[in-house]
This record gives sequence, structure tokens and C-alpha cells, in this order.
Amino acid sequence: MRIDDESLKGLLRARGLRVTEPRVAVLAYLASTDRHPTAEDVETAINANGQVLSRASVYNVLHSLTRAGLVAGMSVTDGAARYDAHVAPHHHLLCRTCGRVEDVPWQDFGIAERGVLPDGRSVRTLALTLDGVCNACC
Amino acid sequence: MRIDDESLKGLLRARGLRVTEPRVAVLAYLASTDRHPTAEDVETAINANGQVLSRASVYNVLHSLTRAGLVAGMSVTDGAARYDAHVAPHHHLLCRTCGRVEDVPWQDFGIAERGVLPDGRSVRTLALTLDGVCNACC
DNA sequence: CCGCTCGTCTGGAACTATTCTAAATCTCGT
DNA sequence: ACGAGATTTAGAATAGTTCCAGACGAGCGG
Repeated sequence: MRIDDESLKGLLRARGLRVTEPRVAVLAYLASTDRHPTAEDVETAINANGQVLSRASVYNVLHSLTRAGLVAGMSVTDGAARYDAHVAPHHHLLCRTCGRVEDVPWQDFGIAERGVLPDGRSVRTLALTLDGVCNACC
Repeated sequence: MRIDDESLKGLLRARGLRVTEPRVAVLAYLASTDRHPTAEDVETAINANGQVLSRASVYNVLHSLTRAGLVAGMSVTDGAARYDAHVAPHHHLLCRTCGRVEDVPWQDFGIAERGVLPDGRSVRTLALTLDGVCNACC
């Protein structure tokens, strides 16, 4: 799943972000996994590669990537925020049993075609967090 | 929206929880508002009534009420968990602009009638968090 | 109604996730 | 290559939550 650094740098530039080593490293790591790592996971994984990345930088980078739309952050009820480089629309299934976060293929549950709720409020995105039980646990 | 304490005590007893002053106070407060207060909001509101409730107790009580199914906790991306005594099924609209959490009338978006996702994973609850913009901000 | 037991409450310390700060460093347009 | 301004860094600070050990009190049996 390793994406070459040049493509990643291109992504960063395309969004008007300066290309820095921490940003490339974080983006490469997030793009390489389908788990939904926490900030701490990101820091650990990158520092395991010999690089040194401070905790504060992990957050800085995650924030700038999020603002640029290159990664998406999500919060689960217990503990730390989780990040995800798959920004194509999809949903998340939060497993009640093991706490794992699994991706759910995107489907329009009948909301987006309207873009508004029946009472008129607008829904801008369709990133839903479903509460359920994953295959491993069922 | 004030519900008399006797009904609340009955609710607690029905769930096998001991009836204590903090529990009644927290439950009464949550039942009286359609905002989605944080633990701190709960503490502030109750202590404003002359009672004294420690921070730890607020969490104790919220946890026991949640375990008993009398209130539901939810986490939003930024900041503190929020609680809600309206446990009838409904969704939440998280406003991107002002951060407010609004209730959305329950609707089966075509998921529950199956109870499973197309790929077979089961979905246990339908408490969805929608990402959008509330009426006040639109 | 009384006393006992165990669940609950309390204040404070501890812990975890995140943000802030101020200085050093680096990117990139010129 | 230079300089302006963005980014990184380590460490301190903050916010939200949990843990702890002791005091308290709800509700059972008598």
C-alpha cells in the first residue's frame, strides 16, 4: 500500500501546503494503513522508522492535513481521536465489543439526494458513525 | 419540562439502581433540557441549585445512568462528552459552524429494516451523528 | 425502627489527550 | 542564495476524565 513520496508531495502542493518531512511521513503512514490510528499511533509508527517527530508536530501536521482535506479525523466515545487518509466518502462502523473502527462502503442512505433533513436543516456531509458489531466479534 | 422526582425515583428503581440524591438531581436536570450538556454543565447546573456535587460524582452518576440505559452519552470531535436523557431513538446533527448538537427526529434510513450492512456486518443501534449545519447558522 | 453491609459519594491526586509557547529551523518565492 | 513567513520542536500548560481511600447512606433482615 506504499505510495511513493513524490505523489504525496504532489498532493500537499496541490492543496497549497508546504512540503515538509513530517507531513510526508504522516501522510505516507496514514495512506499505508486501513486501521484508524490515533495521534499516538502515528507518532510511534513514524519514530520507529528512525525519524524523530515530536508529539506537538504530530498534532500540527494532523491539523494541517485535516484542514486541507487530505485526512479526516473522527472521535470515538472512549479515548483518543482517530485519523484516516481515505477521504473518499465512506462511513465508519464502531464495534461495541472490541472498539475497533471499520470502514463501511459508502452508501447514500437516502439523505444526500435531498441534502436536507425533512425539517429543512441541511446536512453537509454524510460521514456517519454506525454503532454495531464487527465481523471479528459478531 | 420538570418531571416530578417520584417518577424519576421509580425509573431508577426499575433499573435496579439505588435512589440517591445525586442521581435524582442529575436525571432531573438532563430530563429538563434539550441541550446536550457536558459533565461540567451538569455539575454547574446542579450546584447552582444549592446542592454540592463533586466532579467525580457527576461522572459516577453519568456512568451508572448510562449503564442503566437512562441516559446516553455521545462524543463530538472537539471537547467534552455530552449527555442526553432522551433515550428514545433519535439522531444528532452536529453543527459544523457553531458546534451545537441538535436532535434529529428518528428515521430509519433504510438500515434498520435489515439490521445488517450489505456486506453482512450487523448494526445494533441507529444513533447516527450527522455532520451538517443547524438552522441558526445555516 | 435498628443495625449492618455494600454500593455510592467525596475531594484530591493522577492520568491521558491535546494545545500552547517561544525559540530554532526550514521551505520556497524572488 | 536570501529573506519572510510558515513549520517544527521540547517542554510546560490545560482540559477532560478516572482513580483512590475513606466517609457516608440506601435498603435489607431482624
